[in-house]
Amino acid sequence: MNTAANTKRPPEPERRETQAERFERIYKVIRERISVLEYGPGTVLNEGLLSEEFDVSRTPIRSVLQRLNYEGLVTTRNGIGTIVTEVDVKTFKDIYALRMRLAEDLGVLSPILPTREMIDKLDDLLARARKLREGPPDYKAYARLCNAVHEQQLELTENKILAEINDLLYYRAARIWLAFLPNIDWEEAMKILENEIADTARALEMGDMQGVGNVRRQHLYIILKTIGRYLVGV
Amino acid sequence: MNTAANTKRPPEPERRETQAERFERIYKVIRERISVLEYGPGTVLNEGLLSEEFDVSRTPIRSVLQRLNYEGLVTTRNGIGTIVTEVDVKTFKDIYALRMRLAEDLGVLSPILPTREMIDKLDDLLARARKLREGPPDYKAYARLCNAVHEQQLELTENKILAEINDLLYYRAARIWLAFLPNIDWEEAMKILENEIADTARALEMGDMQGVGNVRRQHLYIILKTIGRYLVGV
DNA sequence: TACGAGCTACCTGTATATAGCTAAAGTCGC
DNA sequence: GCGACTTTAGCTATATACAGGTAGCTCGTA
Repeated sequence: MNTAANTKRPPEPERRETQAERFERIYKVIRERISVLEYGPGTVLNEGLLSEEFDVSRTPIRSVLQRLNYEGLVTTRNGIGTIVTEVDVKTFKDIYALRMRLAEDLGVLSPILPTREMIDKLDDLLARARKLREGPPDYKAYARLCNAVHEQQLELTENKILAEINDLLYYRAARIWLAFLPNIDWEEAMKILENEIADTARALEMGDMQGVGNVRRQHLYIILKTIGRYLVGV
Repeated sequence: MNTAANTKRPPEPERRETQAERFERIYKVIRERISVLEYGPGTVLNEGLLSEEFDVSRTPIRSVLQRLNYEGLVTTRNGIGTIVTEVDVKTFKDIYALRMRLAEDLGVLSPILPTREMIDKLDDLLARARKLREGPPDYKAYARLCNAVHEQQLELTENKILAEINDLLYYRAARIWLAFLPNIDWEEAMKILENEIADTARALEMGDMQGVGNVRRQHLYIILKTIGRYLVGV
């Protein structure tokens, strides 16, 4: 496991970090590593090493790992360690089926009024995606881009509960798509992502929130079908 | 806070309870107390007292309370205690809006094949409801009946993720309906519940899973409207 | 009399030694 | 050589003393 120094305490802050802030910082770092497959399914995380890396005792690390456990990203085994979860085919399908339904809800439950700023952010993400396509496959950068698109999409509804559930399900299963990516053409993968970003931005420009939800749903459907065709073909 | 002796270690079991089983037992007890308003919104729970009640140290109690914290049922304040959450009107509305959507999904995403056993269970619940209506208002019994109906409804889908999310949202907000109940006629409250159980059983008998989902949705809509009319009328 | 500082009691957050669990390695008997 | 049993090393789960945070009370001062 990497022990990047940048995750240690930040330089002497003007105000000391609260417990809740520290928790959130560590939680976000570990969750991110899982989501970009830095900790792939089956990886064994170790409380002791993490406590050293983040310069805290085991106790707050345990709190973070417990939360990730409740969220289905890891499972903790006494005497063994904390293992990043695999996601079996049925669970993956269940999650994506529900995510497709929830994607539609984004355009229905308390949708926001689109702003220029939001559309600009999507344009930035699209430029990022195009630049990524020109280079060799970079799956980690792809994952980070997907995370950024996802975070942007959470802003699309004022129903905070809907956003929360979307977030939960995203981090539980999207990494499986990422692990699958090397099985398909890089250009194809990038096209799928670019289309989603571009179509979302276009729907936002038109103020068509239901269209936004439908774009998201279509994207998830494509992922499900792509993986499904591969599994059937094998 | 009650210190009912029946929550202490069960009589000498043939096999010692595992850590996971004990966690689940304590978690379920506390969540149940919150859901039937034994710990109403604003109640301050105390790690030390709970550890005495359940005959464990503070550590496993902390784990349970942390989970309830992540699930939105309590919020923990350093130096104060663990407070059972209020649910503000917007959040309640957001949750119920999403629950109504998810109720429809019950009839769409991997619905089960109805069994005689399941219908029998609903008939039992209906008989229980009718008996309850004949007596004086008993809000705790009502809550327990709602919990039982809810647990039964989780069995209606084979999409485990959908069930999980339904469960999460149920426990987060249904207690608010319970707290509201004294503001309406007991007969009316019981009628709403009885109608839901009876209509669900009827739809199951006809094998109409979409109908089941629609019953549930209608029930949630009635709750939302009843509370809304009361708030507007005040 | 009102306000601010300090103190007290009590709470949660943390560190850490110990208890309990697990898998792998080692040993012994057949 | 193989299987059963024991030991070892290393992991998480726990208990508990201490650290840190909070609210309420008391006292001194303006």
